[in-house]
Amino acid sequence: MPELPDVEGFRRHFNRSAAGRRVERVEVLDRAMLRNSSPQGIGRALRGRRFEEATRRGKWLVAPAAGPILLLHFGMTGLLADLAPGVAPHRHDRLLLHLDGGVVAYRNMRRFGGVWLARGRDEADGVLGPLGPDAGRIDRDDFVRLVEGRRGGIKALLMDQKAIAGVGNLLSDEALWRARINPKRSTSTLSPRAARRLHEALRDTIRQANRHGRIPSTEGWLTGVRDDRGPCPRCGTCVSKGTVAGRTACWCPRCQQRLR
DNA sequence: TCAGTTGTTTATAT
DNA sequence: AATATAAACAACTG
Repeated sequence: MPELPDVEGFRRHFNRSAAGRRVERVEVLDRAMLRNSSPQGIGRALRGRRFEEATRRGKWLVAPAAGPILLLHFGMTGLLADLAPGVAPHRHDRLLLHLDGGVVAYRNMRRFGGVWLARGRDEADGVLGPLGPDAGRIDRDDFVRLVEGRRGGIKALLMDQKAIAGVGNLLSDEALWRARINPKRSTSTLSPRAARRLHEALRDTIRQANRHGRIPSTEGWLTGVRDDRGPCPRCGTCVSKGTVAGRTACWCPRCQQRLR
């Protein structure tokens, strides 16, 4: 599930449930999800601290706690959930943040992603690595320059976190569909005009998806038809599927012809 | 039983 | 150096 809009939803969730709250206890239910700390270490670092507003960088949730910074990556199946008082943790809850006002669970069925702890800003940047500019905020000219400076496939570029942070399989398909660009197209065949169109499509897609806190599968979105190869919401042609950049891509064979 | 899955890293090849 | 591909990670679904 988690691409940029999903993590944006988690950020809002975190800020509603955890920002401004004091950490009473950190309960580690699956220590394998702790990527650079121990249950004792993370407890010592966070206990007694108050979470500030969390931010998002690409698909990462960055939650500072007046010193240490909690970094969450959700892999393919992660999410945040509130745990009502007295309710047993979900089977896939990996970490519980007991706060003065509730319990927030980091839930992750498939156990990709994980939980990192940074002692400060520099260490956090080290964990996040060389992420590109956030896909929701990248400037149009920067985007066009990025496309021009590459030789590979456009879908691969969109999903390259070092180039642009936050775009995954679904979001890249959605933006390419809106811009009427075939996912197999090479960046070298895209005109600056096409690159600008793609930038606009990406921004609009992200903006709308962010409002839902996820990529919606409602009317007018590819997500609603991709699983069963349904009709293109624009022209009614059955959408195609195939492997592009190592992922199962979905596109409309009529709206997104190879050469345009 | 087997293929497939919203993400990332690593190894290997081009 | 970039880029491409496949596999691995893990757990579940159809």
